[in-house]
Amino acid sequence: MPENPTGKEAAAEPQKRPGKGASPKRARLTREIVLAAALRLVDADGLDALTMRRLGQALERDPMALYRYAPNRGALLDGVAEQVIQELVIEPADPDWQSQLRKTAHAFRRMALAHPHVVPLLVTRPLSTPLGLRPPGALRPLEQILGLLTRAGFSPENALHVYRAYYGYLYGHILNELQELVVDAEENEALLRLGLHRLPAKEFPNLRGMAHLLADYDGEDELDQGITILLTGLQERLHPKAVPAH
Amino acid sequence: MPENPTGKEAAAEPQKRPGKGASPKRARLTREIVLAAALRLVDADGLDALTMRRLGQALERDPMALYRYAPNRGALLDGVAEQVIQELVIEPADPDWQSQLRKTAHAFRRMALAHPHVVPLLVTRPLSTPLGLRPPGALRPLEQILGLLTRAGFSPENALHVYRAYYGYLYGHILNELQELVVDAEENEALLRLGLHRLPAKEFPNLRGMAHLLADYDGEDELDQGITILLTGLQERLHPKAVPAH
DNA sequence: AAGAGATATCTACGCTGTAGACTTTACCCG
DNA sequence: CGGGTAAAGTCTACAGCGTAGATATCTCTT
Repeated sequence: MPENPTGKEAAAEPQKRPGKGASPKRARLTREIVLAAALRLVDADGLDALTMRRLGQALERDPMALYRYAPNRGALLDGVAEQVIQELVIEPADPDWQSQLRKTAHAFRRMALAHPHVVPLLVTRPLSTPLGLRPPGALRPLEQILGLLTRAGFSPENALHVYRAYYGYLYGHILNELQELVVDAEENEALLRLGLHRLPAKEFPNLRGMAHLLADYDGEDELDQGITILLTGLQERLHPKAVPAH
Repeated sequence: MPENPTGKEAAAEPQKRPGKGASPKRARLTREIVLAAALRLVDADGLDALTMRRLGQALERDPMALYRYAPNRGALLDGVAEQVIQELVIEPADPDWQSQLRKTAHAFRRMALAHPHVVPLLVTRPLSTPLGLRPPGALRPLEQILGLLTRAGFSPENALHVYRAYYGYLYGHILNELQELVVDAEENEALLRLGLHRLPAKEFPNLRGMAHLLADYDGEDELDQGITILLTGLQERLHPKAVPAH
């Protein structure tokens, strides 16, 4: 029988014994340490790489140890998402709300590009948690944008509408950009040409000719212009300029 | 799974003509049949319910039989997404592009609400497939909107920009709406009140008072107003009215 | 030093996707 | 009709997953 119930021989490694805090290796786990390792795993190898066993391995702990810091894998995913959201800094006291929204949009974009594998989590996980039950970290951006807008003179109700239109576009843009994101621009254009050429000409007259346009996508510029469009529309809506009816 | 050790009774049909579909019980599978069953499964019980074994069971087939119709589970998910996308009908010949975009937005929303569990797929799966390699069904909306816009006088380049802003907002809105979607409005408000009250007052002065505003969310109206904002911005951008400020 | 409570581990179960070998079915052609 | 063949469907098996429950071990307080 290969089993060795009481055996210490499995611990024949040099020093498995965490002696009195003298061991730098096996510091006590904390939720922060666990989440940080989880994020590292996701950033490196994608969402599917975040398994209890792999995370345990990364932390040199039994997988079951993780359940002290999160009730289940889903909660771990939520924790990762929350952690990334908290990277986003908003200045709710900025008197120029339009410029602050623009800055925040770019900050959001940078954050998303820094953690592309987390974005699906950001847009997907909250679906299973009612807004009222989300952790403070996940609600802070909402709060701060509401603060920014009400401080700028919006009624709470309108602030909410603006927030929704704004965040809606932001989410959508970043999803779009990630879909077009590609490592090698040149290879991408070749791929696009080939791929689009395969489409039936009758049914896809427009797309087929646009490989070069699709290939050079500038996410930052696209976002900035989108925000401009949105802000223009908002401005017009909230302080309507008399426009000659047609 | 019904045990049928000796039974040939499943094949006791008098005749099985695959060409006519005369056999109701064990007609030949097709990719369409498989995908339809997969969609049914997802709609009923969510994405995680779509496993090879369960789908096999729903079709009264060995799970491995499915691999004749999709190379792996991921492809099955893509197929489900594509199938839902194809429900969306766009009229690229509509001369009034703004109204057509508005109609399409609402059609998109209805489609998403009809298959809420598929939405995460819609926004997430394409991330792993370069645009050039996507199946025609997934590219058709892009093509048709480009057609609509160029027919309306936009340059291909601008059409692409408009498409991106439009679809970006559309995706974002629907994600937002699904996050606020809830079965029981009254219970939701109670939950919101309780949930928001738990937040520290110093840090969340705005959110805490907005339970009632958050509770009555009208997705259709919100979308319509968002589209209006967007169209206003687009109009202004593309045919700038000389607006003498001051 | 001893007890207590937090922390980590071990074992096991039912589920998953899917590779590879196999059997059954449907259809074509002489 | 008979036989051959390719497609369709099945069977078995494996490695990996999340996690329940019992157990062991560490750490701190008294």
